[in-house]
Order: sequence, then structure tokens, then C-alpha cells
Amino acid sequence: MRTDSRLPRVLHVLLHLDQTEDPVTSDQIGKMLNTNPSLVRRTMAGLRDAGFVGATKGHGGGWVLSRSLDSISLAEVYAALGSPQLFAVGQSTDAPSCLLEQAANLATSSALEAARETFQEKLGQVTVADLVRPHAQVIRQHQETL
Amino acid sequence: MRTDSRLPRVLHVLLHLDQTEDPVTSDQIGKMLNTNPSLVRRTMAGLRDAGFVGATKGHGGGWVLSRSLDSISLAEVYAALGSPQLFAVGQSTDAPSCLLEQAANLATSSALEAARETFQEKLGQVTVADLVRPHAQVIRQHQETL
DNA sequence: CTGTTTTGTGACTTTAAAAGTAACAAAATC
DNA sequence: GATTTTGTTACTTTTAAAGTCACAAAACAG
Repeated sequence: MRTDSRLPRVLHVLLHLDQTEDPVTSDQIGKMLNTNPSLVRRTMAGLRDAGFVGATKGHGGGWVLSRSLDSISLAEVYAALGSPQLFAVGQSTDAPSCLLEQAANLATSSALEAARETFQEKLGQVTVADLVRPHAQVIRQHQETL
Repeated sequence: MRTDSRLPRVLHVLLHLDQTEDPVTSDQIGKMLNTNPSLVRRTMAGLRDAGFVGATKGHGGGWVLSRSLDSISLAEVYAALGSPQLFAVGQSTDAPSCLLEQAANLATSSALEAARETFQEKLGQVTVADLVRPHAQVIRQHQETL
């Protein structure tokens, strides 16, 4: 498949929404993301369902933040997107009968699961608001290690 | 793209090769992996170039191990495959001019890079031989934490 | 030497999931 | 009533791996 760019894209959108009071239309967002409004609506649907943004129809409608960005972690954003498949690498067969294949699959998936945990941890340590506070993210992560 | 299953597949093959003295043909391996010999040859090419296996042509030819499996880490196997793309998730644009997009990309790639490091560490801690020594992998990883 | 086995390799098609596109009903505002 | 905008469905395109086909070259068997 193509590279899934939904996470950085919606983060980008959230940061922009935080910079204005007015609703931003899917059309405007589409121009920001260099794509079309239908895809924007589809991609943003998860964030709407999660209560992070609201969408209103008609004249003067569009997308607005409904929660403060410092109350939303990147992990929540990722989850709101439906926790898309993280890895391009995976197991061979799902439930192989060959013991050696099972061992190969187990080793692969163990490493991947460890990587997924790290990914989730990292996302959990950062709020969307942190992204525009240079150094804040670094400090925050440093504190975690103390 | 499809899920990349080369890592578990070649691990599976290496474990099988370790169980016999005789060369194993791409055709036989293809049946093991439920695929065809051409794909086997293409996939195994990296391991051959890395010196982990040797391939001989003609009657009685095929693939044989040329190094002991306890001398090969999973990380080396992954590298021999050309370190295939690990993540299905990626950045939006490569070099965006928008600062907010840069921030979104940086946050995404930071989490991914941390995950990649974990993945590589895990692979580096385990040899192919470990895979068929039940519990050995667990013990080995536990020792790392001491 | 001839025929068979097997690898190495190039060229192509298929697959799967996201991206991208188009269209339109429904809702909200003007 | 006209316009704007979302929500949603259906469809096409993209991308890289998987899968397939074909064949030259090498190695071996007789």
C-alpha cells in the first residue's frame, strides 16, 4: 500500500485549527494538505467521533477544535484514526503448522511488538500542543527518564 | 503494498537448512513457503551475498548454510534482506515549508525512529539459533535488563 | 558430448490498502 | 429558494511486495 500519512496530516490540521477561531472548511484544509476535501472529511471523521473536533454544515461551517490541544496526546490522535497498521513488515502465515515457521514468526512479531510499545509510549508522552512548543517535548521526555 | 514477510520467511528457511546436510533446492523451499522458486531465489539472494548461505547449480545443487546459526543475529538477517521498509506509517510531505507541518512530521518521525531502534535492538539480541532453543531468547533478553 | 538439473536474473502481472477523485443527499445558512 | 458545506458511497490510482514466466548459464550425470 501507500505510506499512511494520516497521523502527521491530522496533527498538521489540528495545529492549524488552533490558530484561528473561525471554522475551516474541508476545502481549505484540502489545499493545506495538497489533497481534496473528500479525503479530508474521511480522514477527519475519526477525530470528530473522538470529540477532538466538531464539524458544522452550511454557510460559515467547517471544522473547529472542540478540545484544547494540551489535553490531547498523540496516542489519542493515533487511536482516533483507528490505530492504523503500523508496520510494513509482518509474519509469513498466520497460524503455521511447521514449528520452525512458528518460531520464525514469533521472533519477528516479538520484535515488532516491542517496537509498537515504544511507538505508543512515545506518542503517549506528547500532547499535540507540545508540538509547537520547541524544546518542550525534549524536556518532557527527559523528565520521564528521571 | 503487501505485508513484507521476507524476514520471517528467510528465518524459517535458515532453520530448515540447519536440519539437513544436503543442499535444498529453491523448488523444495518454495513448497515449504508455499510460493515459487523464483521468488525464493530472489529473496535468498541477499543472504547469499551476505555469506550466510551458499547456492550451487546443477544436479544435487541447492542452498546450504555457510555459517553457524548461532553466529547470525536477526539484525544481520534483516540487514541482508536490504533492511526493508519497516513502517506502513510515514511523514506527510518530505520537506514541507509550513512550520506546523514540519512539527507534525517531526513528532511522527521521532516516534517511528524510537520504535525502529527498539526493533533493531530486539533483533540484535537474538541469534537465529536462539529461535529453536525455547526459553533461550527469553533468558537472554532478561539478562540484558540486569 | 548431450541432456538434465538448478541457479541467477530480467520482465511482467497481481495484490492490498491508502490516496485520490467524483457525485450527491442532507443539513445549515443566506 | 439558492448556496455552502458536511457525510458518505462508489470508484480509480498508486506503490511496493508477492507472484509468475521465461531463459541463459553453470554444473553435473550418463
